[in-house]
Amino acid sequence: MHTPSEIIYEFSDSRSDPRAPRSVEPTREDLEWLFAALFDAYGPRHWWPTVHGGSFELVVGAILVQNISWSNVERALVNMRDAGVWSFREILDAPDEEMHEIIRPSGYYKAKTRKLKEFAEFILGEHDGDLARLFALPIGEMREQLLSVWGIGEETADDIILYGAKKPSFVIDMYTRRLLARLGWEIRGKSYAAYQELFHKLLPHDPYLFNEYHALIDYHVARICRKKPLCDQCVLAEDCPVGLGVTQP
DNA sequence: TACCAGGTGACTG
DNA sequence: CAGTCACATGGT
Repeated sequence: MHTPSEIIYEFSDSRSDPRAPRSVEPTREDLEWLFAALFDAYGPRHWWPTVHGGSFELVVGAILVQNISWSNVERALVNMRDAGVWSFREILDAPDEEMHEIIRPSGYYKAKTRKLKEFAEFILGEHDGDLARLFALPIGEMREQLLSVWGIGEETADDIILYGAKKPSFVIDMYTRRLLARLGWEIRGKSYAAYQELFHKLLPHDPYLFNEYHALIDYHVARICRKKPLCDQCVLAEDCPVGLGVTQP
């Protein structure tokens, strides 16, 4: 499943000059260089993280992790399993007050209770409660259906498509945006679609590549390219304008 | 202590 | 389209 980049992809090791004027859109070589550098440094990430495993947990976890740390989500997932709420039918049947207590550690527990129930209604009503039926749809149709569910935005939809259905829809999050900005790469437009189109335009649509690429970005940014970046520990520092002191974080 | 964390929807200019 | 705010817990 996870193979070193140099075996599957003949990625370039050249890229635009990190000292060049800013506001430069990344090239194919830039994106290939970034992936190779992160993969060589960290190796495969084996995402998505799981507590018990399975597609049900993947979807629930993707919703619960919205703007919260995964460690908080783990508690909520354990609570759900312990409480015997471990299917979309059981989510729908559980009283709101009970769901609130069960998922409280994941934060925003009232909003997320509604989100879980909205998704449960969707999958039970439209796909007979079977995630495999949703995952069998073409990417465009699957994404459209997911986005129609209240509480499922673009990142959560792509998490489900990429890590659940294992189809190539590149995941963009705040970490992706921060890293690209720090590297001095400017994207036309600030929308999610603008960022995603960049990766889709320049990289092969391989679910394993997209899986590892996003996972590597998040691993690296969470640990090194934080709000206060740890450039002295960063494997990209010599090729990054922030690491070189050319620009401010 | 105050800030931060793998977003989304509602609302505004 | 782009900016702002509410939503809420647990770790550092």
